[in-house]
Amino acid sequence: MDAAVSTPGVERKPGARATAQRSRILRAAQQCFVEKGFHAAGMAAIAQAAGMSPGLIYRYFKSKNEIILAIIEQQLGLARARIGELHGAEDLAAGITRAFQATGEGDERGISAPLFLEMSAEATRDPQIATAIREFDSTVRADIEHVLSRSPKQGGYGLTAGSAAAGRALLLICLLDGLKVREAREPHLDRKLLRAALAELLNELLTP
Amino acid sequence: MDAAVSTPGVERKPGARATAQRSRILRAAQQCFVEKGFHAAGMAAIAQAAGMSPGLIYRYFKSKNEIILAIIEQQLGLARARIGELHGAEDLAAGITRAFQATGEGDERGISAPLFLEMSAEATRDPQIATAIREFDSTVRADIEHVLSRSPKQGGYGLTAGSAAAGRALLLICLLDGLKVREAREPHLDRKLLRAALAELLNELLTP
Amino acid sequence: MDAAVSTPGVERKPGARATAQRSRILRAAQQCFVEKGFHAAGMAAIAQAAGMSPGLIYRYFKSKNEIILAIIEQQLGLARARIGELHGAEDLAAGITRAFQATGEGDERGISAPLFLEMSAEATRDPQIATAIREFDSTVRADIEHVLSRSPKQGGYGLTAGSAAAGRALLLICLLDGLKVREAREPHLDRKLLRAALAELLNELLTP
Amino acid sequence: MDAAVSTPGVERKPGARATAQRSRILRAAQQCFVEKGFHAAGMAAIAQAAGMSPGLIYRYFKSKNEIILAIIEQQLGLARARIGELHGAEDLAAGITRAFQATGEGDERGISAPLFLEMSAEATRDPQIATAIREFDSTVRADIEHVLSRSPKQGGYGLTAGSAAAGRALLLICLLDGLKVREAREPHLDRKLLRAALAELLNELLTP
DNA sequence: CATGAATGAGGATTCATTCAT
DNA sequence: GATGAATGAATCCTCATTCAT
Repeated sequence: MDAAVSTPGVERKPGARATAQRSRILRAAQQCFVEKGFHAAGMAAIAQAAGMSPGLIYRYFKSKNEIILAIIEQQLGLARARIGELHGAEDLAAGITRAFQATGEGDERGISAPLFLEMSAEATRDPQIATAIREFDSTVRADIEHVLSRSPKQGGYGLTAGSAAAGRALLLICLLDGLKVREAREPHLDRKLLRAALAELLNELLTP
Repeated sequence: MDAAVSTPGVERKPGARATAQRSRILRAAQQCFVEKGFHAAGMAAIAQAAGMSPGLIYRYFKSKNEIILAIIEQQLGLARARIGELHGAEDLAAGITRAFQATGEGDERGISAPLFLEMSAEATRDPQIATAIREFDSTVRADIEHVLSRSPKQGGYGLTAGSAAAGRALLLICLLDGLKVREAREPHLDRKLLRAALAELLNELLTP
Repeated sequence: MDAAVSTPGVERKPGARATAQRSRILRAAQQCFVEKGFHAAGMAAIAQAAGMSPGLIYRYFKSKNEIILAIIEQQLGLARARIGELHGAEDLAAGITRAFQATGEGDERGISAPLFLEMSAEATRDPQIATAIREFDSTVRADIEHVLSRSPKQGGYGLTAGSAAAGRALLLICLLDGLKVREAREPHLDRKLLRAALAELLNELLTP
Repeated sequence: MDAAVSTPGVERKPGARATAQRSRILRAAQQCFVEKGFHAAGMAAIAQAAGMSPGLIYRYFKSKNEIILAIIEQQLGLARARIGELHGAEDLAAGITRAFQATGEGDERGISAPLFLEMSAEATRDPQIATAIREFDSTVRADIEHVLSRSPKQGGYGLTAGSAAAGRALLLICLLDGLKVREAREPHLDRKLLRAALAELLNELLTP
């Protein structure tokens, strides 16, 4: 595939190949996890999807669990980026609606709905995952609260710093989570309806 | 069989024991599924939790998958009941907040947050589960729309039958889903904050 | 079913019921063994076919293996009877051809071809079965030799007592065995062809 | 995969090891099947006999049933070869007698008598096995008929193409089957007796 | 670096047998 | 006598992981 075997002459940074391999594995793993779930996806399938041998995966990841962790971190990163984008958007309802179901197979711009569910379920049991997700949640909540309470001049929404901003941030997050759930459960949801309803609601949520 | 000879006259309902055993198994399975997930929970563990031998489970359920299906149906039934209760409630925000995290281990009044996530994730792959959930979703949505669009005199909220009711029903469901996700991910969420925010939001969502 | 529960008044011989039950079980077991083989047939299936509970079978047979033994003895008895009939037959070829595939399901006049094969295979491993079959084989062989060597006036075929009778008895038995094998493997064999060929061959085998 | 990079030039034939492993497994399986029968032989036992772990077997065979099928095909191949040898033999009786019981454990020149019985019994239930055996039977029968009806100059026996050849081919096959049955049931049969009787009979069967 | 053969514990499921009722 | 619920060992098979090449 890529990674032209050795290419003597061009001295790539040490670890560049390792990084490439890791991401190849992660891409394959994500695909398998989406299709089968964390547990039902086998290392052999991941290896095949990555175009390499099972043994080689263990050069880059200590265990399947480590891959799962990495996938989760990746997904959380994606989510963070996505939420960051929303901050600057002029039309929040359109942005959120677009986020809904924007993730077809292979589209890796947003968090995958099945993975979102698996991650959240797994967080219930695995302390390491729980920690990662908890940290994500609290920073995201703080971020949103911050934006909501910032003055409009600074790109915020001017809500009182107290409970108004905190409560609405919480509701916003629930809304986003709920949309991910819907994405998994009703992939053919009427998006126009959703968008209109969202616009109306956000109008309320984002004004004092 | 021909052994209807015994106790003629007293019609014992068939399967009294069977029903008890089935529910014993389901209780054990639910506990294991919550603790480990559908796939990681072993039949041996379920059997032990149910206080019986692995083989016996198969007298009452044809396969592990059938148990999973039964648990899901049960959870959906619980969810339906819970949502039904909300209809008549005077204080919706309080009701929903109470619904949040009311489910400790062993509390079977509401749907379990981890199971909610597992079910939703599994629906992505298993067509049988997908069907069950899809049917649940559409009836619940229709129900809520109906209530929202009914006139206040009939216990409704008098929203226009058109997109207003439909859109808000959708948002309400997303909100409820989102709360389940939060319940799994942030079990120690500030409930007072949640309740206040919910009250404010519902006020908007439920008035024309 | 039959066995009218108790019928006080008619005093049947002690053990009469037991005998009836045993034969009911054996009939059911034979059917199951023919359909599934000794190992694949389960006690539950046999019990159901016999119209009784699995537990009850153990009142009449100590183990599944004992049932297998009993079935084998029964089949050997059938075979003995069948061969006895042939002795007196005027047209041996017709008789043998009729024996071929005379055993539809439920027809219990002749040995069942699948059971014949299973028995023979099992004799290879189980010493008890081996003994039963070996004894059967040697008496049948002696019988046939005896008939072949008896003078025609006494209903025999007048072969010399020595190797002629012994050798031809052996060949006859092989032929009969081979026909059972064919019955299992080619149930739709052309019987007219078989009969003609047999007639021709027997003509040779049974004359000095 | 893309790792055709290594050793370009030397074309090692693909699956040299795989072939060896497969035959190691088949050898072990055959031994176990002969000793215990298809169903009573466990994969663990086969694995141990093959000197490998149970899991490894599944790299080479998809299921136990596939192994059984392979063994059966192998046995049918052996039988075909054995019958082919007989065609050219000058002394058919000696050849057939030699075929009788030539198969000790480990001797793989001829079909194993216990397997012959198991196969035939199993053909009664498993359609796949039935098909394989049926095809074998019909080609072998046609072959034998062909030889019998060919003119002596061409190495045949000059029987009329009609029923004489067909009928005698059928009898020959029954005889061979019957000998396999005898081999299983009376392994210590007097071979001299058998040979003499066979010679006499074949003399009749193979002349017009 | 890369392979893929090999391991073996653990998965779901079946089934002969027992025993309280 | 008769039931059928209950057991638990044994079955086939899978899969994360390791390691000789």
